[in-house]
Amino acid sequence: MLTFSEENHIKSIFHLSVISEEGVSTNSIAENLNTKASSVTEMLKKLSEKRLIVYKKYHGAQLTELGRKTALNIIRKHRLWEVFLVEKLNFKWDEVHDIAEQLEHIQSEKLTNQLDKFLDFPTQDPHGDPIPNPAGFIKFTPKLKLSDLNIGETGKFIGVKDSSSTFLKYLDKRKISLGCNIKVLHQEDFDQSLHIGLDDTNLSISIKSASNLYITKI
Amino acid sequence: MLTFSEENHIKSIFHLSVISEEGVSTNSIAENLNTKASSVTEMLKKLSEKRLIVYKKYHGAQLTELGRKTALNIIRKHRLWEVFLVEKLNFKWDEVHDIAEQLEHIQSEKLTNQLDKFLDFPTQDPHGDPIPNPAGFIKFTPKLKLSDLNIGETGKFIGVKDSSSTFLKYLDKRKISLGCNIKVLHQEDFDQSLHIGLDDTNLSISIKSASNLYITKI
DNA sequence: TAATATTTTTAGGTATGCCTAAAATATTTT
DNA sequence: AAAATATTTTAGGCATACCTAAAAATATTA
Repeated sequence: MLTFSEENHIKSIFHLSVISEEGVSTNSIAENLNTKASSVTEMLKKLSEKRLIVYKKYHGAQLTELGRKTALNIIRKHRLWEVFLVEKLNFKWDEVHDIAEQLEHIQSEKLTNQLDKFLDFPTQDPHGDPIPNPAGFIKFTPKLKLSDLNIGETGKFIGVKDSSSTFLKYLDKRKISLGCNIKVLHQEDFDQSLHIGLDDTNLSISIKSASNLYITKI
Repeated sequence: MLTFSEENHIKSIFHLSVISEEGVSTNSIAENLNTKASSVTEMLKKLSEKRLIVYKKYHGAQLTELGRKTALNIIRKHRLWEVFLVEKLNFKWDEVHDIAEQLEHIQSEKLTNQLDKFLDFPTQDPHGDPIPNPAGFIKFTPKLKLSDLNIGETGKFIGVKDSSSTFLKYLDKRKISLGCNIKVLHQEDFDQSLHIGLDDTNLSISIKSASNLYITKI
């Protein structure tokens, strides 16, 4: 049985591991969890004793197989609850994160599996991230960008890569809002810009913008 | 924002208040929460400072109006989650308590209210206990016990007094399930045990069990 | 009511999980 | 490679929430 804090550290190490295969640095975990490096050091020692990570002083942490399974179980719960909140309780996809952060710590294997069944075994959460199976297997599907779609295909806008305020304002002005469906109508030859269909309007966006929009195929 | 421990103490005081109108004793809270009297004393001081209870040294605790509202909100969440677990996730009514104990601490008013709506505004949990409304109003219907019935009378089984898993399993085995009708056929003189009619079967239960079953007269 | 028993509080200790500041180690720059 | 910089760990503190044991207050009973 792990504490909330232990679970959060494991989850953080997992997410930070995806980027670099090297040991995850103390500072990066601290920043990720809004805590201090010294607190993280203490925790790394404890997690190491519990065989959840391999930790060498001054050289960061790496999950063991047990740690990885633990992380994936927490992530599985987090994402299943997000699906529940959006699909059953009518939450918007941008409202669910904080609640799922709480729900992911509920301990009951049966609950998780019954929830999975109730939701009809979803494979993705509302942000397009894959949901691990009960055994801790996860299918990493590289996130699709709008620019990856073929002409005629439709995607649901689930996130942005670069979230600079300039870009978000650009989206706002064009009424491209999270969750909306975007159909790729045509691509200009000379600059690769895309003509897209959005609800009842059509508009044109640059290839640069299109590769900044994460989508799931519909 | 209260800690889990603070919430558990408030809830405990609420439940113990139903029995006696007097201040709830330190020892009874300790016993109820499986902790020690000295720990409870500390907590009572803190809850008193937070204006959730009125506490006089050596004379127990009483909830303030704020404390009562707080308790009822926790109980509302607990009971709504129990309904969810039984009705949507196919849990048995004797399996839900421990999970609901965890879920009752999740903080999100919107979540609670959306869950309420999703469940179609249930008025009772799977044990027959009333579910408080969002404003903290609860409809206490005085609970008759099966042992209160006279010979020949029939009652509808609406809940249990002692909801230990042992007792709930006992009921399950005897096919005594929530909502069923029970007729009191005869009472033995030597041990007060009751012969009861249940659907198409007859069986005998001890007076102790009978006074553990809440019913409404039919 | 005085003696006894019970309950409650206080005093002092432990583990967790956070913090700041200083020391130790690693990395980068010159 | 030595100096400067950045990162990480250690040392020592603080709050929460638990504990045991002793002291204080209340309740019971002879």
